[in-house]
Amino acid sequence: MNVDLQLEPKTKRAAGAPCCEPVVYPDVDRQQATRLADVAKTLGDPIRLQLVDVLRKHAGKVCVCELVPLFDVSQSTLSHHLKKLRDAGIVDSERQGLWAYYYVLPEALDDLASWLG
Amino acid sequence: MNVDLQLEPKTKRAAGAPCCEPVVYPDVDRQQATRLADVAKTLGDPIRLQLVDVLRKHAGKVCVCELVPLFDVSQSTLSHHLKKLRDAGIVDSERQGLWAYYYVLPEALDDLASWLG
DNA sequence: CGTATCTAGTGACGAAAGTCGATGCAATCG
DNA sequence: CGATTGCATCGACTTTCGTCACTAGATACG
Repeated sequence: MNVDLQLEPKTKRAAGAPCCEPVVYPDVDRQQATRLADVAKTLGDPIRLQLVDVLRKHAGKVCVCELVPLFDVSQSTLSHHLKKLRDAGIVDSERQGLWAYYYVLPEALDDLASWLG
Repeated sequence: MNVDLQLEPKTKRAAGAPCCEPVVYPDVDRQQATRLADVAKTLGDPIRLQLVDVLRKHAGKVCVCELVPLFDVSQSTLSHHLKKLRDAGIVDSERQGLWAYYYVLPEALDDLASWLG
């Protein structure tokens, strides 16, 4: 985790006092920040967060038809949320006949978790 | 962290096979999920995530005038992001004369971090 | 084969978010 | 006092998001 953003030495006006004493810099670069923010953003919806919670706590793979009645949204909306989680690499799915089973990808949240400390 | 969502025993149609064997339930209730999702959502923007990163790694309080040149957005946009972080309870600010100093609230991210495990 | 079931995708729509320029407001300096 | 500086807020705009009803595909059943 190292720096990317530039740190322009500030042009302090002659008139006033110096603006700030310490010089600061970010510790994650833009790419990392974008990746972490992407995961965070995907978790930034209560339904999706609860979906991940359910899937994580339940060790195995869970059928969509089990998930739908847990939330007060339509089936298509839930499918949409599951797709977002898939696109973010947080969960994956598997079809078995007529049903689809979802599960959390093991290390998907590790980076964000370790950044949060 | 305990349950809130109801778990309707599914009405399995007589014709097909039983949909899913295990019965699942969420482990965080809606309120908690909403709170956690709110923090996650606020971190779900690369600029805000980097802002928090800067403020966390820098132990003390950082002046806005130090933060602005680190990002490729206007001052008003950055101020907007800082307000979002304030509203989410992640950072707070302090005015000293003409300048504003921002800092991360110590335990703001703890809940999300521990949920992420 | 026809029908029923489960899930994903589409299109539409209102709500919210991110961005900027302009403006307002305090505090500071001359 | 008047001018300047640092930051917040406002208004407008575009893009993204969450939601639903509807439809399409695939699979299973009879």
